[in-house]
Amino acid sequence: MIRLFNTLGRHIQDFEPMDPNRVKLYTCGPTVYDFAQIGNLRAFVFNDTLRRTLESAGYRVRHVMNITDVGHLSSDADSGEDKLEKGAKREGKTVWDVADFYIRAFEKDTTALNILPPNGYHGKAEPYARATDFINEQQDIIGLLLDKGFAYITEQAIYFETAKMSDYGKLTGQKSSDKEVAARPEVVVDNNKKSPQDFALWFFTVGRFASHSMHWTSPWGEGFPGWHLECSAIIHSTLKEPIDIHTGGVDHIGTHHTNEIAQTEAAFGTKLANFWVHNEHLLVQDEKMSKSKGNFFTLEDVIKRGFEPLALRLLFLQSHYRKQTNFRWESLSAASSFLKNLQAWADLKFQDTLHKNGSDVNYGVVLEKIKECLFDDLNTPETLAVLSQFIQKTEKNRVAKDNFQTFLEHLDELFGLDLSKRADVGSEIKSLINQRQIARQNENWSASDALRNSLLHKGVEINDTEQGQIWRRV
RNA sequence: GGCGCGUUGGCCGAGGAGUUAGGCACAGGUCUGCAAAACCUUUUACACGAGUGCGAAUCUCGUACGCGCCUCCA
Repeated sequence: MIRLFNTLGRHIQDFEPMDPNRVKLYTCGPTVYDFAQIGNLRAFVFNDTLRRTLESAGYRVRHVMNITDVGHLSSDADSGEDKLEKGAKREGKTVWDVADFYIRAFEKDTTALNILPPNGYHGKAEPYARATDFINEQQDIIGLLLDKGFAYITEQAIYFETAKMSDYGKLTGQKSSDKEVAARPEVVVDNNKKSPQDFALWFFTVGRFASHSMHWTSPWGEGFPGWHLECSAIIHSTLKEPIDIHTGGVDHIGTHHTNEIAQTEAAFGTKLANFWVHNEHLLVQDEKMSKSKGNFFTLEDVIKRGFEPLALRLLFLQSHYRKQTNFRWESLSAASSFLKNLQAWADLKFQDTLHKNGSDVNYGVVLEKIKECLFDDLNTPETLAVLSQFIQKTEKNRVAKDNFQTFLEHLDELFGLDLSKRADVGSEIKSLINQRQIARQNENWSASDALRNSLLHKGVEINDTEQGQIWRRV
């Protein structure tokens, strides 16, 4: 039984999908106006772990993720541009080019981190659902909401009337009357709104949005969709509400997800999602890492500093998804060493000398333990502790090759660390290793040391053990 | 103002009333032709104050500090 912390109700609950074999999973994807920063990537590693955990429990997971390629306003109060417009201006491209470019960049980053692509919907060029490919569906929802009296039209926009939903805001637990109006200074107030919490479903290309370059015709006038509608529309036309699990960052709880719930439940009269699972943020110097603060690092920065992308993945797995984590290069470096040690352990599969007494090791028990930890609200740090303890305990009596490789494959299914996919050293290295073995047998220490040095220069460290030489890449 | 999450050793981080987290780093030792690896050992912990318990890092209350959200965000 998988247990997950459900933001709706704020406690850990047993997870059971509506269909006992299938899970409908939806993830709020990125806004593609810039490179993903590693805090964003932490969110997607968390989603990936959730997906892998569900699959390991035997569920067939249908996973859909959107891409926001329109309509989120920037924080520049005077410019009135959205983030894509801003990115386009900065780079001298069209908004469409900007979106394309950063979608490709996002795919590259997530591939490098072994994040499985969503499998529940495939757009024209990527496995994500672009908001701009669902304009009609978004308009359909607006039509429904107008018909049912949940929306009203002003000169600037069509708004959702939050007062019409008796349980509006149930995800936050905060009373509407307690909310601070325009908590951020850059929030633009439209005096034609009935309530400050009413949110836009459709903006007309008038006033500050007159020159907005992404716009579509609609029965109510030329314009573009509001900030929250895309997810409701995409879920409706792909997975169909109600879904089992909806994920996203904690920053979405109060506004984006609250409004998604309101729209969907008002338009279709159906619950949107049974479970809401939110990840906490990555911090830098005790502040949230974010694009708008400019205090962020990208995967490119990580690679430039000489780290493997998977070291970052391992770092994320070492902390719990619901806890803020302070990013430090020092801790990435620690994770990188940890990964290298795991890789060296995995590389033992190419080295017969240590494989003896294999039948003593019960990989199944370890895997079950690891799964138990994952099923307990994705306790990835605990899984790694279990694995580390296991490795230490079995150091002296490693196992028969075939079982070992299968075990590594199972670990990769859960962790995505590519431990089962490692290549053997080349014939040149092997030859040097053999020569050194002969030199040692002949007690020719100077030749032996020279060969060890030579191998080290080629990136292979040799250690002498009771069972003979073992190598590891450095 | 409201809502939410935190404060664990040199760094990162689990756990969560009595018994080892784990990773990385550091020191000493064993082993070794020399190294290294491995193994063993040791040292630095649970923000502060009060309360409830036989017993509290773990529960309760309070205080301090930090982070996030309240129409940009993962």
